[in-house]
Amino acid sequence: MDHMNCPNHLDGTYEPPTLTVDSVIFQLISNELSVLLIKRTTEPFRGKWALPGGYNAAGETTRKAMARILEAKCGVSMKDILLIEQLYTFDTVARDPRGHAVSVTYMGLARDLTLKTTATTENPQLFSVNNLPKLAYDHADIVRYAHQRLSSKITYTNAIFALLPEYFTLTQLQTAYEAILERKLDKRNFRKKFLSLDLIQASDQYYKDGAQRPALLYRFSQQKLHTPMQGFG
Amino acid sequence: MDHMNCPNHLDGTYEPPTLTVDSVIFQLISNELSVLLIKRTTEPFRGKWALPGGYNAAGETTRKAMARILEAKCGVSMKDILLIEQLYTFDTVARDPRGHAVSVTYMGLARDLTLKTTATTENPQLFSVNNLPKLAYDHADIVRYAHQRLSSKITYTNAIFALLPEYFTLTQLQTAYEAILERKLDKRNFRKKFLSLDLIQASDQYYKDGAQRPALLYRFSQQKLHTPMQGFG
DNA sequence: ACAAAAGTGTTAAGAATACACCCATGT
DNA sequence: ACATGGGTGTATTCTTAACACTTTTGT
Repeated sequence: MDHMNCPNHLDGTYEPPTLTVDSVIFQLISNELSVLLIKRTTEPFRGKWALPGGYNAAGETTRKAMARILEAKCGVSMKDILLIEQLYTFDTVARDPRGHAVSVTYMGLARDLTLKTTATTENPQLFSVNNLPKLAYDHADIVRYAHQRLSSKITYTNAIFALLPEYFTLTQLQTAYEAILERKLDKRNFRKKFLSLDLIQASDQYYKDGAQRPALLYRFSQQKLHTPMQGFG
Repeated sequence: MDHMNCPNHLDGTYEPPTLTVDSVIFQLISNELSVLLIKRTTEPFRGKWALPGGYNAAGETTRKAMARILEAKCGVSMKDILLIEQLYTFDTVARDPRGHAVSVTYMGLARDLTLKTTATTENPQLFSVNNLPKLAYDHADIVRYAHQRLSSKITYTNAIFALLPEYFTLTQLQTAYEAILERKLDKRNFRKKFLSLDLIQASDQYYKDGAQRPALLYRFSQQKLHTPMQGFG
């Protein structure tokens, strides 16, 4: 944080690396954890799928850059992203063939994105994490990292609220956990444990879906991040 | 990650913010968790204590910048920092009065630093986290964040090995946990639990210290990060 | 009547907690 | 002999894990 010891430019000029922001936006689609990707229309990696990302200029916070980029490239509004968390900053020199680009990455959780494809947007699309195309840059690493973070986050917080509709059944909740943790959970133990945490409350509404008993709908009492859990799974 | 949608400079020029690296280096000193600080000799915050930090130029990874800065400002070699972990990237526009500076922060754990004060170094000194001076910038926030991260890290990994001498007694180990977690632990339960984790092994050496029974010395079987724990405390 | 998902309790094993005395040494 | 920290075991509570049948609905 001092002008002395500037590494490369002893004449006093200082050239920072490019700063970029990349976002891993998750949403559940038919019981699969899915991630928002765009198809690149320019070099490098033209035609490859990539995380929505872009430059961060001086004077702009990384979160504001993220909002701007998601709006511009995917037509996604931050209002539809219910939980945002900074993940990690990737900084290897060779990750962008054009030159040193340091990327601050974020994870965002959404329940129902509406994607636009216009002149400025770049074919945004949601892919199941179990069926991703080859990704540009080191974005496959970033998605893996985000998935791990999400897995542990939902075991000690109520973060999953941001992926579920406001009203949901206990089976939906359990299925969401199973999709993210990638393993089956015991129905009775899951319900007993989750209800004991006092994070959700029953409504008086039922969800009807075909030839079966209707399911009671619940909702999270707090629509923001809480960490009152000891662990799940 | 694309030259389109560059936010501020529609003429095509792109000006990234300054990129800096700040390090929170922890060490235990007489049973207190301590952090490495330097006294600033230039504006802004001249005369204030601050985390060792500095510029990161294009072409240099943040870890290499960290190594360079610690060497230059504190005479600290990375070989003496046994565990390094990226913490968070602080990016608010106003955190540096000179202009927008985005700081990638790291936590480093050391067992026995030797600090040099020379022409280029800046009065490096270790302060107990419970007795910090007023810090420059948002560095007090960064230290708090690092302390929290360390607290949770030692509850599910063997990270504490990096703060202890190679051979240590169980009391030293427990005291280190207590210093970091800031609460007392039960001696018998602590020993039972920790020994059951198979992270440490007894040596055949004893530590003698005055008028009391000598204590058996242990060491960590692995001197690198492992995460086989369910939780501590 | 049947298919399909909702809903519900008990038992056993394991983990966490609370707690008090003897041991080895130096002075 | 005494002061100092080292070392040890058991009983209780809580948490986790395993496991199968009845209920409600639509066709």
